[in-house]
Amino acid sequence: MSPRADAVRSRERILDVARTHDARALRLNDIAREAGVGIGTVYRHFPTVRALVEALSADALARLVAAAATAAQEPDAEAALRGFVCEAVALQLADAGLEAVLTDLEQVDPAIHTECTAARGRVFDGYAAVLARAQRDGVVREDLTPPQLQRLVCGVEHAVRLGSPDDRELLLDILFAGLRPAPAAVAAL
Amino acid sequence: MSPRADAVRSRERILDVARTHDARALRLNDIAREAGVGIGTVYRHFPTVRALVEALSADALARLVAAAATAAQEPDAEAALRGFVCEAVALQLADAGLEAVLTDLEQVDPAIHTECTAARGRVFDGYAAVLARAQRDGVVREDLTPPQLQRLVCGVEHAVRLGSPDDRELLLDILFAGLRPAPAAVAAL
Amino acid sequence: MSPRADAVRSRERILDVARTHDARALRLNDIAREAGVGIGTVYRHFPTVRALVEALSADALARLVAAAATAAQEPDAEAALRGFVCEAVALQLADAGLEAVLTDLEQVDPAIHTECTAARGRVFDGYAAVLARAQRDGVVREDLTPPQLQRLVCGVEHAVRLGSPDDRELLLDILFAGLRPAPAAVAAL
Amino acid sequence: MSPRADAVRSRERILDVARTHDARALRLNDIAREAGVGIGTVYRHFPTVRALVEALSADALARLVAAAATAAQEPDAEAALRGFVCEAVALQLADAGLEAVLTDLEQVDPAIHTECTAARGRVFDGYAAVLARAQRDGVVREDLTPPQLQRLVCGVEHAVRLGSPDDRELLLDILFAGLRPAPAAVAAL
DNA sequence: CATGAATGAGGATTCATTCAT
DNA sequence: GATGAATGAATCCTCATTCAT
Repeated sequence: MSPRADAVRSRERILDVARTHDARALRLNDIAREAGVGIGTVYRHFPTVRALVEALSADALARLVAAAATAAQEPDAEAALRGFVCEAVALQLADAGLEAVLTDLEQVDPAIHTECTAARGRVFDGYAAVLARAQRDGVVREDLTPPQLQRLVCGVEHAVRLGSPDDRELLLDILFAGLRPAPAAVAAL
Repeated sequence: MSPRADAVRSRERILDVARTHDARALRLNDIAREAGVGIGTVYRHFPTVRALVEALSADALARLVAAAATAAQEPDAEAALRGFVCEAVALQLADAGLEAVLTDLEQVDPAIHTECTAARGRVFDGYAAVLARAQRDGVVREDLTPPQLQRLVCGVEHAVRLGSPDDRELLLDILFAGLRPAPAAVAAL
Repeated sequence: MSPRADAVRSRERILDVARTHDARALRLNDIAREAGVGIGTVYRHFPTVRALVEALSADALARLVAAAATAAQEPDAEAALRGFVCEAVALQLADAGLEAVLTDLEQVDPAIHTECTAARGRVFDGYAAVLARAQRDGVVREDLTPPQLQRLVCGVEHAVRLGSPDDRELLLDILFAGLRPAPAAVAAL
Repeated sequence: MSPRADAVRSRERILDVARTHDARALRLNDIAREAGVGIGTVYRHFPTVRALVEALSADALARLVAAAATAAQEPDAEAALRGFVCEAVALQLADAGLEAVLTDLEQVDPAIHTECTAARGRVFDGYAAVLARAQRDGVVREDLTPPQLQRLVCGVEHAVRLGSPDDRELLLDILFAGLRPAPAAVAAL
């Protein structure tokens, strides 16, 4: 069981190098060369590019799952929603591959259940949970589904990415303001 | 001056074929083959992929410029903003290359002024105009710049693209709600 | 006969533009574009690249023919040789295509006699004449043929071209020194 | 470490095939096809055409370096010069790419030091050494620099290449005669 | 005659993937 | 397991040449 040492080191080196590249344009050969391992080794650890992308995002994905758990603990529904969504945007901005891991399911074999699949499910559930609570509390408009919220997070990520990271706070603020029930409802109070 | 007939037909055929491809992954050779023209013909008409993308989006871009003009005519500032932003999202969704034409300036030679450059400038100005009016009228938060608004439009486009076209209306509604001045200001009334 | 005016102007423009290019790497399309004429026009005037190269070198070639005539007039055989060879090197350095016109006969149809063919012949004769006189006078070694002398001129051109134009004089001096009859012959006097 | 067998064989096959082509007009695709290897294999071994040219000339270049060493051993300065220059011309004639390897430094990254760079330097030094000794002994004119001598060798190569290999001896003889100090100096003795 | 659109073979280069060692 | 050589399809792009107008 000790011969694993090389393998672990190779894997780490590959991931370290890959992190210095654009997660949306990974060239396996380049990564192998820069990591000082054979291309075959890269394929052994990551049979597909997708597998590598998922591995790269594993950490960020785990944090997102954790954020969902944290949000579930938060007593205030609105705070829970904000905390979770903010964290999601932050993580997706920090990890360019995370969005694909969460939303691009085309290259995922539905027959295979990986840790990633499970985590993705928990993130989905996290969105559903924080949204449902917020809607129950009347702080978020009723006509919004969890997948739509998740895509809005991707939209904010995209908008920030097109401009400057400094835009993040403002755009999130706009998103949260936009999520509130329609003014008509407010006026009705 | 009549020998242009062939050229025009070739150009149209190329554009027609290109329209059936993903504007963000154009393969010149495939397009040439499918269009039944030589690869050289494609290059004659469109020296770079960017040139082809711009040609493909020319119509949508022109409509966006027109929308800016229409918005300028609209007496109500909020209606002007909504009309322009809705049209922008609709056009960008209908034309997958339009976002790149508007935001990806890296592959644009700043020394060369094309019709596209001018149109892009007018769209920028359109955003600035509708936003300024809306802010002056107090219907949109002060702390938002025209480029940020434009990127928000791209964010909505992205979110809709990740899901279903049916999401468009809802997400736009959320965007507009989010653009309003902070509730604090409303409360202050 | 006046409709020739356009043709003459086109021809001149093409030649003018071509002169700004490397005579050993002419791109017809580029030249046509830069000259503001259609590529077809270039082909009408110069059916082959070789034809264009010959046209470009026509002037230099004529001067070389003239130099041969001048040399024939020169009473002193050694002066005649030096004058002619110096001029040949100078002209070939100034006109990068001249060497090919003189030495690369592969792309010349032997059945067609052009002005260029005739001029080339006169240059050959010029070499033969100056060399024979110099040899008769004993100022150049006997064992050297006219074609060899002509190729030596190309060799000097090549050596100068690899370095600096400033080398020309020195290298020619070395050539002339080398052409003299072997020292043994001198010692025999 | 044995899997190198295939690689070595491929490399050899590529070089063997390339040797049958004009070293100044190598088509990588043709070579790959003729060698029966994939085009990628050619690129793996020779990332650039220049790299292939250098590999093709490696042997000749090594011999030239050896000739420089031999010349350094030769007690007689004139014999040393003649031996080295004759060998240089012979090697450059036998290997059409050698001249480019020695003189065309444009496509060489000055930051990268290869074996070829080193060898080229030793050849330069060889020219400098044999020339200096010959000049010190008064058998070669003082006003000639090592680079000029090297270019004269290229000039002779060029002249021979334009005609027949049989010209080599005569042209070299003329070169050596031309290198001697001016007759005036001789007369002064 | 002039034009320039169209052609398409040709050559360079990249990169995901396989497979022998 | 690890390696990295080999593969070759794919793509880009150029340019000499033809031909319809």
